Parts: sequence; structure tokens; C-alpha cells
Amino acid sequence: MPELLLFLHNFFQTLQLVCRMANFKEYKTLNLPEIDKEILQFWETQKIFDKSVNQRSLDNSFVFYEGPPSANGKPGIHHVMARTIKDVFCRFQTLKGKRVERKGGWDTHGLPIELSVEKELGITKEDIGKKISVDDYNKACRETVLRYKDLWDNITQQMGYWVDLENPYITFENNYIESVWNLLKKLYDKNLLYKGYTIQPYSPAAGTGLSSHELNQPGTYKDVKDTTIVAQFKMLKNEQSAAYFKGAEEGEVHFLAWTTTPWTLPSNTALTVGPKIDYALVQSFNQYTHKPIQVILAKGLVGKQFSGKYEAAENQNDLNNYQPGDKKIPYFILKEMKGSELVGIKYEQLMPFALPYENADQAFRVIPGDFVTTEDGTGIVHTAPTFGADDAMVAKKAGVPAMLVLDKDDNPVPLVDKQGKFRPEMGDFAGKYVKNEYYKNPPEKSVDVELAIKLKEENKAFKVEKYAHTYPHCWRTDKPVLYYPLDSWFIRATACKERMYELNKTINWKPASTGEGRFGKWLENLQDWNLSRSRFWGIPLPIWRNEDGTEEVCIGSIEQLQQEVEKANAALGLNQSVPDDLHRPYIDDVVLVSPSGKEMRRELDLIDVWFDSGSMPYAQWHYPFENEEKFKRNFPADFIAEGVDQTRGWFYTLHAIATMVHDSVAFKNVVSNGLVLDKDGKKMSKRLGNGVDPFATLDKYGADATRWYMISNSPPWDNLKFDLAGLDEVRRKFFGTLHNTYSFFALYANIDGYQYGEENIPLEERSELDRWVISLLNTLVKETEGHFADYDATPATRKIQNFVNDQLSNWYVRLSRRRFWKGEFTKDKKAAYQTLYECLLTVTKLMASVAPFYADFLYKNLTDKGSGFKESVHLEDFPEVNDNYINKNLEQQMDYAQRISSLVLSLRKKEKIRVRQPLGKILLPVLDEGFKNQVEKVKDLVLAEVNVKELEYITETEGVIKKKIKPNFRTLGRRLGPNMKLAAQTLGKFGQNEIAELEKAGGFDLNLPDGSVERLGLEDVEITSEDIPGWLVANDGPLTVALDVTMTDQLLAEGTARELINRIQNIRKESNFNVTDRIAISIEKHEAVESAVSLFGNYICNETLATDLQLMENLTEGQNVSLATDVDIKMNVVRREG
RNA sequence: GCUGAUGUGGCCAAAUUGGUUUAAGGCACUCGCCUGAUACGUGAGCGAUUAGUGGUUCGAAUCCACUCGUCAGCACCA
Repeated sequence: MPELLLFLHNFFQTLQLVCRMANFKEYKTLNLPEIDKEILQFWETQKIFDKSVNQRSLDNSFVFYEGPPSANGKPGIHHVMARTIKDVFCRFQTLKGKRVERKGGWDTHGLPIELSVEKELGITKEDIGKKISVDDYNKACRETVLRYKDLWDNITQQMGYWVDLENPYITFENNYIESVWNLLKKLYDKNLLYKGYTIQPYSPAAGTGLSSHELNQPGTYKDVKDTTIVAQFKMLKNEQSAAYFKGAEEGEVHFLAWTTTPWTLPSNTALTVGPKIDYALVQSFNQYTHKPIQVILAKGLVGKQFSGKYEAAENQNDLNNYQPGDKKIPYFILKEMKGSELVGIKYEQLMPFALPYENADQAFRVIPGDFVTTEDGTGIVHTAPTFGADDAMVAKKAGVPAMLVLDKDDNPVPLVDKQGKFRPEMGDFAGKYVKNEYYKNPPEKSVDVELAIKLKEENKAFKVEKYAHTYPHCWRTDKPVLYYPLDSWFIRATACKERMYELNKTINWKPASTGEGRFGKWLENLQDWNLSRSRFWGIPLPIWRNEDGTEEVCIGSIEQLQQEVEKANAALGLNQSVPDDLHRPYIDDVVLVSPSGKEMRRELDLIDVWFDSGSMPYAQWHYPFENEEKFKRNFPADFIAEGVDQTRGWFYTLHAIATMVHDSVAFKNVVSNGLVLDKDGKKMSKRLGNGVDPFATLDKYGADATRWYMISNSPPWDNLKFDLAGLDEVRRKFFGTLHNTYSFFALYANIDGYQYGEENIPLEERSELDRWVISLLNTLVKETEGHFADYDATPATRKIQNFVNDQLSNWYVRLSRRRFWKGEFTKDKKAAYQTLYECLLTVTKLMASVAPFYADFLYKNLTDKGSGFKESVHLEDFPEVNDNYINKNLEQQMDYAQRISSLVLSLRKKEKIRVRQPLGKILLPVLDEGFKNQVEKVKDLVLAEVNVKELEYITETEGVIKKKIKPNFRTLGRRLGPNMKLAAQTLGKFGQNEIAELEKAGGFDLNLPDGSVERLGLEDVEITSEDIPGWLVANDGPLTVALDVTMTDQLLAEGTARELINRIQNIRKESNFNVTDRIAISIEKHEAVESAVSLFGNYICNETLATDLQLMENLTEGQNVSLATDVDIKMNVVRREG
């Protein structure tokens, strides 16, 4: 009886017994979402997360920081991505024995929350304090912040993200705020906090400054046409500038400077030139007044500015012929100079409406600036420090004052007020809006146009024209934004720039380019951190000042505030107390007293919400007021991960605060993941409707398939093109195959009553196949551990997948099947079980961090009835590598077997010979003994796999192998260098004889062009077999296989017999016979089957459990069967009773 | 505009960091295979001047320069 049927026989005999003693649960289908639910419940009831953390010792921590999401918005699929990465490495470290506490957190402040509240209440910022009290407004914010907390909790749970949501830090809580205040106080004490006047985007129409975030809303930059002026600034004569006045008509020389915002011209206090730029002194005539002029501008822009009416003159004398009204105006370059030569020259104020209230003598001169380009304009930049950030910067550096005048309260203010109107100092222009858009009924001529006319009349305008460019607009009012100086509190980040840069070098960035590039460059060009936000819902700046700003106090704790309040109460006769809620408006009511006895009120600003989140390492523990030990144990973080968009957000704020306050990094390793795009690579957006619902995805595909897909598809720092088809593939290919492999194991293990815990059969007593797969397994463990430890999970998942699919399932199990069928529980069978079991069990641990649900499911199925196991795979230790088990030789052997099989199958396919047809032999050219020995060990596997009778080695002595030779580039390249080409050519021309000679001599002398001789040894060349003339041959790299397709009668008959068996078995199955039923077979007499029946009758009967097989003429009953093309026969199969 | 990443068959993607793997593998496609744990499986096949151009080198998908495309960040300033 063939093995299979024997096995089936046993199977049914023992079925009942088996059912009772089944150790391993069997499943019909794989339902990942179902498994998710089951495992989720298990984790919850058994508190597996807690156990996984608490079973590890406190002094072996791996510190992770959770970047707090805002629960004000719904979670998206990209959050699943980011959190998968966090989870993977935290789980991995847990398996490696680390204690990984993960405190969750919520970001609760900030603009998005204010916006959504305003939208819901149907109000705008202006209404706050009017239509709605600040008090009510803040209450509404507080209620909104955790609006979607449930959804977040759900996604967290459903995706299997382990984070402590029981005790999260929440940024609006007083404890959190107190810690933040403490940090601010420390910065204040280090003199790193100051109030400054800077140029910020400001919307006069809305009366508020705008953050860069607001300015980057879609649609804020619009194309506009503005009146632009190239103005003439009259140079003053002194020692330095005297040279430029030689021969100047009327003794006037002008600088030309261009502006797209003429309304800033009255505020001009400097002209900026590029020190390295070449400038030219040009003689010509003004096109509006026709007066002779001599002007200075960048040499490279002369042609651009002197275009249209202007025409280059041959020589200076041509200029004398010019008459006003001539069509062409001549110009001539008199002199050239470097920008650096111009620096320091003074000029006459262009529009003398006012003077800076301080250091006016330092104004109106030429200063250097690196930002000056010669792309457009004149290469000389009109500089109004009150209305340009660059302007303010270079002016400050050069000691040039800004155009600030004193208002009626003696406060310095710019010439434009906060409504966007010119101040009274501006004479005829006073009270006019600087942008026509600010008027309800705009006048015909804008301020820009009027200024242009005025300058033209005064011979101060060189050119006036319309210019199209993009300009930022307030996203709320749609009106243009002004760059306007505002009072703000700053953190002097620039003071710690170098230290931040140094510390950053010690951080392991994934990918490295983000750390060096995006983050490194950012640190190099670091600006002071503008902390101020004039908003309502956020952490209030804890600084109180007296009215003139001469006295101030920075509060660093509630206790200090308490003391100050008491002091103030005593001094001022008040009865205040520290408010229960540290937010506005309550905190604004607190009045403190200065050392000199004056009232101090809080600076009304809130702080940037980014400071909130950057404070989390300290504030999450309410440090330093509590938990000092805990904080010390958890600082800095070993690992954080967020999207790249956090580079200048959270990553920076963490780094900055840690550097400035603790002179330390905040994190040692950071993974910044890319965006999640739709399958076509487009950004997901509500507008396009191409977003992927994370809940629906998890419901349908399960968390593991989603996570596995995200990690394995591409390195997380590349953008991920999220395609549901990919999820499906992962589910089918990886999880499906793994599940089937387990099912196979469970099926037979239960039948045999296999149980783990039996004595392990020593590896050396197991078969080649077993030792091979164990070797691969150990290699896999080694490699995956390396990848995970290096925060690079993608190759780990790919290797696990390859192992499971191609090696374990499709090779080991397939080739081992017969061992599992065998009736008796032999040692070999036991070895097979143990091997497969060990592979599966190890795989659960390797995959557990990426696919926590299925891994645990499988682990539990494998270990349920065993002893000495953990409750969950997540309480396990990562597998240890056993280097002794790794046998590269064995891996090589099996690789040969797989490739030879594949080559033979490919040849069969080409010749259209099906595998069922046995063939005589395979010829394998052997170039060295080692190869032969390796193949010999897997010979039987190969022959069985490809249904060939024998494998014959042919060696060179037989002279039938056609060989190919090529140089070993790796060894030779370094030695030969430029002569490499010669070597390749020479070897390329080698015929069979030359190759044979080289082999015999063990080398070859290569004559080099310089007359010297280089000896090439055998290790310097690669000789492969290429062909066996007269045979059917296929190659795969160095492997060559020939197949003997000669068909003997014997082989043909056997092939036909196997075809017959196949058809008979089909009939058995169609007829619903029991697998143990005996049958009788009648076959219509046909010459195609005669020899098969006569030679292999017994074989056919054995395989089909037939007791009788006859060839009959004129068979009347039975069915028609197609045996081969053109061979149709009739066959009758009947069940034998009894 | 500036900076950075990226560009490999229709699609997703490898390539030990410069040493010809025949430029891997998968999906899709074509042609096979249901007695065998998997047809949500499996075998074979088709399909690529590695975006383009130039350079460095004995040797380039890999390094350099430029161009083009995609994405992101930073600007929009006279």
C-alpha cells in the first residue's frame, strides 16, 4: 500500500482518538480581524501590556517619548503609520529585555483648537471679549480639545499600539503648565528670555499678527500687480564718495534702489549692497524730468534698468547731443566699483517726513548685506527696518536705526499705525491706508501711486512701473499682509546654536539625511525663537511687568506665584488668590507688586504651543515638583519617532529645550517617517476625497496586515504610496502562507499526538533538510535582530517573509511531507515535527513587534498545552542565535538544489514535457569536486522534485563541456587598474583550449603594454560551464544543467501510467468513493495505454487501490477521458463491494 | 526662487555602498498544474540602454556636474 493511503488509513482509524487529544487548534480559514478581536480581549483581560513592561527591571530601561497628538482632529491612516513605527521598536526592545514605559499624552492647546471653536460658535477673534467672554471661550476650548479622544483610543487599541492611556500627560493641566513655567523661569534666569521688537507678518484688517503656520495656509499667496519704484537716493559728498562726483552735472550722484512697496520709502533708513557685487556709475538723463543724472547700480543690472527708451552710448560725448524729447536716451558707464567700496557712504533722506527718534545720525547710509542679489531690481536694496525682517537684521548689525517715531505716550512706533494707516507725521499722506485693499471705498489713486507721482516731480524716481508678483494675504480677511514690527518675547536660541549643533551630531537620525540636512541646516541658520502668541487658549507667559517695563518678575512655580500674590496683597491692599485654572482670563487678573512697590501686570502673550510639546520630558512627570527619580530614569529618550514634518516642530523644540536647560540631547535615536500618499502618489486630502479611513482598513484587513504592509513595503522615511491591493497581497501571501504552514503542522501533530517538551533530538541527528532550515532560521534571527536594533524594520520584515514563504513553506514543508505521513512515530518523524515547530515558534517571536496580533495568536496556538511557555509572545525574550547551527555549506547546497530544480522545470516547460512524465537523466557539468560533493547530498531531493531517474556528473575530462571564462573584477581590478580592460579582452577571446591550458597550468601570464608580466592565478578568474553541445541546456549564473529528453518505451509507459492514475483518482473523487474503497478498472483497449498497463499495471493498482485492471475491446460503460492530445479513451471505474 | 530627498519593466520595489547576480523579488500579464498543507495555492515564461546628458574610473544603477520630472521643507525679500 502506498504511503499516502497507508497514512489515510491510519488517519481514519485514529480520528476519534485524535479529536480528544488534539493539542493544536485547527482552523478552516484565516480571519485576521477576528483574530485581532480575540487577542485584544486576551491582552486586556490578562493585562499583557502591563506585564510586558513590569516584568522587566527598572534599571534596564529603554526610554520612549510619545509625541502628543491633538485629539481635536480625527485620526488618519498616517497616524497608523507613525504609531506603527513607534510600537515596533518599543515592542522589540521589550523582547530584548528592556523595560519600556510608554506614557501617552495629549496636545491640547493651539490655533486649530481655537479655530474649530470659533467655527462652531460662529464667531471670529474680534468677538472674543465682546460677544463671548474669554472665560466662556476658554471653556469651549477645553471641551473641544478631547472631542475625538474616543476615536483616538479606539484606533490606538485596534491597531495594537501599546501606550499607557490610563495616565497620559495633558498639556492644559495645571501641573503640566507649572512644569512649563519652571522651564521658562530657568531660561529667564539664564538670560535666555527677552522681549524684542521684530518684524512679523501682520494683518491690519484683522488687527493681529500671523504665525508662519497661518501664512502657509493654502491660497494665502496671491498674484498681485503692484506699483514699483526705482528711486534715486542722492549721495552725499565726503572724502569717501568724492571720486564719484568727478564731472557730475549739478554735483549730483544717485543710488538706484527698487521697491515693490513704495509706502515703505518714507521709512527708509539705509541702502544695502552686496559687498562682492560689482557696481557701476552710469551717466544718463532722467526719463521723467530729462535732467542729467549720474546713478549707481549693480553692473549686471545696467542693461535691465536702462532698457526701453535707453540706449548705450559709444562714448561720453554722445551724451552732450541729447535733447529732452529725443526718442532715445543715451547712457554711458563712467566707472565701476565693488559693493564694499560703497559701504559707509551717506545719502540724503529720500522723503524727509520724520527722523528716527534715536541715533538719527546713524541713518541714511550704505550698509552691506549678504542677501542682496542681482536677479532683479538694481542690486541696491531699499532698507526699511520697520517693515522687513531682512532689513531689520542688516540694519541692526550695521547700527542703523529703524524709522520709529514717538507717539503721544512717548512710545516708539513706525510711520504706519496698527490699522495700516500713515501716522500724522506723514503730512498729506497722514491717515491714508498704505494698501488700497484696506478701504471700504478705495480712492482712485493708491498711496503707492501718489508717492510715485511725488517722487517723479522731485526728480527722485528713476522708473515707475507695474510689477506682477506673489504677495501674502491674510487667510481670514483676504487682505494683504504687512510686515510689521511687533513686541514679542523671544528665547535666545541663537546663544546655544553651536551647542545644539554639536549635540545634534550625537543623535542617530533615521534617515541620516534629515538630521544632517534638514535639521542640521536649520540649526546652522537658527533664529531666536519667537515665543509670543497673542491668543487665548494656551499656556500664559508667566512674566509680570510694571507699566514702563523697568521691573519684571518671571514666575517659575505655583508656590512662587502664591508668595508673590501674598506680597502684592499686602503691599497693594488686595485680596487675590492664585486662580484654580492657570489659563486666561483668570491669570490675567493677578496683579503682582514690584520691588519698588509698583503694580505689575502679566504680559498678555501666550507661549507658542510648540514649547508645550517640547517640554514633555519634564512636564509629563510634573518635574521638578514631583517624580525626580522617574524623570532622571527617563531622560533623555532612547527613541522617538514622528513624521518629517516634526523636524522643525517637536524634534526641534525637544532638542532646543534640552540643550538650553539641561545641556543634553532629549533623544538619542529618532526615526522620522515620510508622508502617506494615496496609491498614485498624491497627497491625501479631504478635497480630493482620496483619504483612507483607518478604521475601515483595520476592520477589513486587520491590524497586522496593515502594519506589516506599511513596514515592509518601503523604508518608513520614504513616502508610502498606500495601496489597499498591497494590503491584500500581504494578507494572502505572508499571513495566508504562514497560517497554512501552521495548519499543516497542527493537522499532523494532532494525528500523531505530537507534543512539545519531548526530548529534543540533537541537531546532528536530524536530516539534512532539518539542519538546513534550522541554519536558515538562525541566520534569520541574527539578521532581523540587527535590523531591528538599527531601527530599520523594513529589511527585517522582508527577510522574515522570504523565510516563511519561500524556504519554510514552499521548500521545507513541501519536501518533508512524506515524513509527516509515515505511519510510525519514528525518530525522523519526530525530528521533522521538532524542526517545523521550532521554526514556527521562532518566527512568532521575530514577527511579534510588527504583527503583534497574529504572532501572539500563533504563539498561543503553539504553546497552549505546553509547559514552560509564557502567557504571551510579548512576554517572551527575543530568540538567541546559535551560531553553531548556522551552516553556510548546507545553505549553499540547498540553494543549488532549488536552482537546479528550477532549471530542469524550465527545460521541461520549454520542451512541453509535463512533470508527470519521468525522464532519464540530468547532466550536470562539474568544475570542481566541492560542487559535486554538495550536489550529491541533495541529489535525491532534486530527482524527486523534477521526476528524473538519475543525475550524471560530467567532468572536464570527458571534454564535452563548453566553458566560459571571465576575470574576477574584484580581485584583479585593484591590482591591474587601467590594464583591467586588457585582461578582460584577452580572457574574452579565450577558446576551450586556452581555458584548459590555463586550468592545467594553474594560471596565466598576462603581458602588459609596459612589457611587464602579470600572473593571473585561478582565483583571479571565474570559469563556468556554458554549454554542453548537443544537449538541452539551461543556465543560472554559474550553474548549468542539461536534460536528457530521450524518451524510452519504458519511460513513456511509466508516464502514461501516471496519467492513467491521475484520471482514475479524479474519477474516484468525482464518484465520492471513500479513500479506502477498493475498485475495479476497465480501460478501453488503445495502443497508447497497452504498454503502460502491461508494464505498470501493479503500480497503477497500488496507487489507486484497484483490485482489478483490465483492457477491454468495445467498452460500453464508463466515461470518456482525454489522456493526451489526440488520445481519448473510455474508462470504467467501479467500486468493489466488501 | 533656495535647500533637501527621490526617479530602476505597466505597478510596488532589491542590489553587501564602485567589482558586470544574466539589474533580485513581488503584483499584473501569458502559458501550465486540482489524489497530495495551501487555487487566497503552485510551476514556467514575457517584460528595463537603471529619467536624460556629460564627466570621473580599468569598471557606474551606485560618485560628480548639469537638465527634466515628482515630493517635501524654507522663502517670496528689495
